[in-house]
Amino acid sequence: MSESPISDRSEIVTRFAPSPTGFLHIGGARTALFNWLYARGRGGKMLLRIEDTDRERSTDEAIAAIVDGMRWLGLDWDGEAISQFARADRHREVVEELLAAGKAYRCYASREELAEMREKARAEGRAPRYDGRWRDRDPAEAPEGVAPAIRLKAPSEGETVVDDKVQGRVTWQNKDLDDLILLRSDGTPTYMLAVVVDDHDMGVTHIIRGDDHLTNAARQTQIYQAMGWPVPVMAHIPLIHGADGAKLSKRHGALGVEAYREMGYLPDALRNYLARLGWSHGDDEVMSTEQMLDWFDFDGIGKAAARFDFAKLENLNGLYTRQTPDDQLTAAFLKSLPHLPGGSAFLGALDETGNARITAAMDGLKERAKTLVELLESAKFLIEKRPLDLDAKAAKILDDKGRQTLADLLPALTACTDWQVPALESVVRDFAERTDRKLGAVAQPLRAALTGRGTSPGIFDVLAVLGREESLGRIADQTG
RNA sequence: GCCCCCUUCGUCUAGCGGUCUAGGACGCCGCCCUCUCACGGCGGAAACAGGGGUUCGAGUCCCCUAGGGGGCGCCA
Repeated sequence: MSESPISDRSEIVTRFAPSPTGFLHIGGARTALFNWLYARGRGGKMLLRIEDTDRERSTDEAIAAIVDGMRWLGLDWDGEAISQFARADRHREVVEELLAAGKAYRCYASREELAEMREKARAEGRAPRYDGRWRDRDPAEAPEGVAPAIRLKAPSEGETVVDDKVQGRVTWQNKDLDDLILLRSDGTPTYMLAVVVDDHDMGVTHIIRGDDHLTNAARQTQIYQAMGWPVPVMAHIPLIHGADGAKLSKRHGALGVEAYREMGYLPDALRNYLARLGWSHGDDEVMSTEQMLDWFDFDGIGKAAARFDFAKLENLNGLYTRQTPDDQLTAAFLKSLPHLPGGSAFLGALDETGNARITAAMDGLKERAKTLVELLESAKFLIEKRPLDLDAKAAKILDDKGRQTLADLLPALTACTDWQVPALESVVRDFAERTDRKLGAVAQPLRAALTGRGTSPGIFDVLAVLGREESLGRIADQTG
């Protein structure tokens, strides 16, 4: 284990350390993103550590979900993911050192005693905490047959300071912090100990995590100091809240990133949104990955919690959708189908013709879609089989008058030999003019017949994409 | 209860003592464009939590209050 002081290391090392008890939720994804941006933007390393010491709740499925989520978001890490549980021996080794140095001690207090202490402290208006009764007691007084927990002998006077890159200089009075447990009475390391030892051993130089860990930072600092290890740079970023300002819960957006995938968001758009949530670079809203890497710094991180706003995410996603070149978007769309509701059925119905139509129609489709789900919805007419089902709006447009218009138009379209947008457009416009109709009075029934909907891409594009045979057939279906 | 943190338009935010009659983005409302829906263009309503200081001058610094958040486990 290298113990070079942080100041000697030129390379920045960050880490993302999720506990595998569920999916990668959106807050975790942002934490991972910030770590990634900071490290990658500075040519440093980003590590992944799985905090799986809670054997009851940790699952392999959760690890897979976290890894999938990160990959989908385009966040990579260096080396293999590290299991915290697997490092328990090393954690115990450190506790031995602490014990030998008189920086830790065995505590034989029972759970009942601890509960009493907490109650008493609370009644006296103090923080509920351990009273240190075994701190200086002679080990000879240890009760028979009781396995002790090992506690850190933390300083009881003075203060502990965390010089946080986001929160600023935060100070605690040591009297308000009790002697935390390092090793449970069953010999397993606690989270507080494991995190410090792992971050140190992994050479982590910058800890970027949610500000729910701010208090932990103080206690962990005490462990670093007891070991004489350099304390990494800390940056505690504000949490993400739901639209109502309360902590993110399932009914808000505390969904796994795979849920956002299923809602049809593009990873690049989500990344941009997440980066911009709680962090800013002047007035810049839309930024490329390169720009984010270049610009990201602690300076731009706000101190207040940010609310998750789906409307803004959706807007940004629409922007990215429109911005993506047709071929790339088509590829992304096809790839995402298995993850979209109804996407598998669509995929199953796809044939060569359908594929070609999607590619041809993408330019008009993407202009109107804010998500891939909307894109899927609006692409359905391309592969539907005749005769089409009409939605309510289309049915209303295709009343007697509408169908008559189509019947009148059909010969002119049938006579069109050049089935391309310019020619089709002039045929339809000429027809409208000749029959003294407004273009809309022709276009709408046409749209309804061709797509079964009241809305679609430009009608001339639809005609061209569908092709002569299919278009004339769909029109004929409605003129019966 | 105790400790810590936070507070600019509805939301994300710019602002790092004077250039702020507070800027941008999303959303919202009008108008324009228009074959539908979008896109786009133009315009509009909309905020410095409250109170004390400091200062020639405060959204920017300090204190208090209120409100919000986080933490107080032999969980992570």
